[in-house]
Amino acid sequence: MTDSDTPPARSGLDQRRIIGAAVRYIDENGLRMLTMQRLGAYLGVEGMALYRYVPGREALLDGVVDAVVDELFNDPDVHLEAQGGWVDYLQRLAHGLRRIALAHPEVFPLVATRPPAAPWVRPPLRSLRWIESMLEVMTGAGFSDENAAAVYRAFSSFLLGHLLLEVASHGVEVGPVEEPDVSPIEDLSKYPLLQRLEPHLSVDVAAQDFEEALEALLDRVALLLPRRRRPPRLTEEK
Amino acid sequence: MTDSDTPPARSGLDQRRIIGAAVRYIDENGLRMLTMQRLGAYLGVEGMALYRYVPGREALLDGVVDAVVDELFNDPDVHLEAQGGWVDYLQRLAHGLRRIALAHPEVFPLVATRPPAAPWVRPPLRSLRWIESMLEVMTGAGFSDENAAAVYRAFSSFLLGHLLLEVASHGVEVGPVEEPDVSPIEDLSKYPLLQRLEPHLSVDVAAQDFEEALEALLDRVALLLPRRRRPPRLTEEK
DNA sequence: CGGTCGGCGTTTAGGGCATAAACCGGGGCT
DNA sequence: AGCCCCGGTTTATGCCCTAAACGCCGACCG
Repeated sequence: MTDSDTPPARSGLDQRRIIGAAVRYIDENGLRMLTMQRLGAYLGVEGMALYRYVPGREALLDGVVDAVVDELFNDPDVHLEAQGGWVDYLQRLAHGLRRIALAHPEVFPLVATRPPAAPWVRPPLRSLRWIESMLEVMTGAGFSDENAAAVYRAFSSFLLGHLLLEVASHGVEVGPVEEPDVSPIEDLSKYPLLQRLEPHLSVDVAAQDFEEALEALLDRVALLLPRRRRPPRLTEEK
Repeated sequence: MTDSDTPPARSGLDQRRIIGAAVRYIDENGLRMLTMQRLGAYLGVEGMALYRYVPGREALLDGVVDAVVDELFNDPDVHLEAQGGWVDYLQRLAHGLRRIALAHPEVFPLVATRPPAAPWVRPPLRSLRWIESMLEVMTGAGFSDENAAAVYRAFSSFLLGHLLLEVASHGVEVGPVEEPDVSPIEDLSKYPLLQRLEPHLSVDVAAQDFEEALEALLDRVALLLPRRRRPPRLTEEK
């Protein structure tokens, strides 16, 4: 009676909980600090315990990537239904993914480097659910199969490039727990232009750049659509 | 007299040789197989010997990235002088980098994930020589400092995204020595569009896609130039 | 010409990591 | 009550990075 229905379990371990903890741990301590034993300790458990729920470290990382990537599907701002048309859809998708990338800067590089789920898809991004959803909207909007695929390629490479670089810049300095690490700063005297343009280069205009490039890409995509019912103008002619 | 002036030393080890061997080793066996001892053996030496020339594994990887990236400067097709104008320059740069990425698919992801040399440059790419050279050409061509920096950002994120994905697709299958590895292929029945568009998605049109996106980017860049002396038309109006 | 010395690769050693395999305590089912 | 299996722990193996001590050999000095 002291504990009536306590589901008890020794520690309530669970694949979901493990992967969630891994994401949190990476966010807090960086990818390089994630180790099976440390993650175990983080969960109040003995490291080897994780192997009962996860086939191994690689699989764990795959799980982490999928988990982060799937946050999009639970994002209230991003309903993957194409209610507002494909332009709106792609914008929500892009912004949602950017939000995720910035929320998990340490995790995001994993998305880019992990071998893909379906290798035959080029470019091979993770999360087939995304791809499927996007293809659905695009073909539904009147794009030919071929063009839908082209849009997928352009869109994913655009997102990957932008977000990877944006995350890389942020990750280096906003790290909450940072080691003295490497790079004692190279001698810049040999690079006069780098010095002169330093103010322009170090300004954080990532957000604007992202918007502009996104608009340009969407304009370009719009040209693929059969002439009828092409959305009016994406970029304001200000 | 048998060997007159051969100074050879024990094994002629050397930082340059080591890094070169590391690049070759990664190209042949994949990044995950590179280990200090194995690289040592590859050089006919005992692994620990490398530490006399390289501060450690991390530094070695940095060296690898720099070495690969610097190949561009020795590429006869890519003279980083702006003889043909900035458009030609950027095209040569892009194609040169693409050639390198495809030549070292296993190395290239390192470029994207390694902490940058000058963290304050956003986005922080490696190889300050590149950045300097590019800024020189762009400002020399009449771009304002601000726009030159913007071009650098757009260009590097474009290249990173495209090449990373292109390399990822190739890397998975052209591996000369491939392990059975992971991904027993997920169940695709839940993704009908993925199945239907499979032929379009798996066609390797990376080269065309790259050219088209590059042209579009260059067109966009051209708009940043002050009105006078804007290059005629980049995309043929076929 | 012999001795010493310093550069270069090797051995030894230790700490961390992933992971297989054996282990074991206790709650639930029979 | 007894068994068993669930879930976490211990133990063990092998690889990896790296610090530190070691030893060989040619060069240079007296």
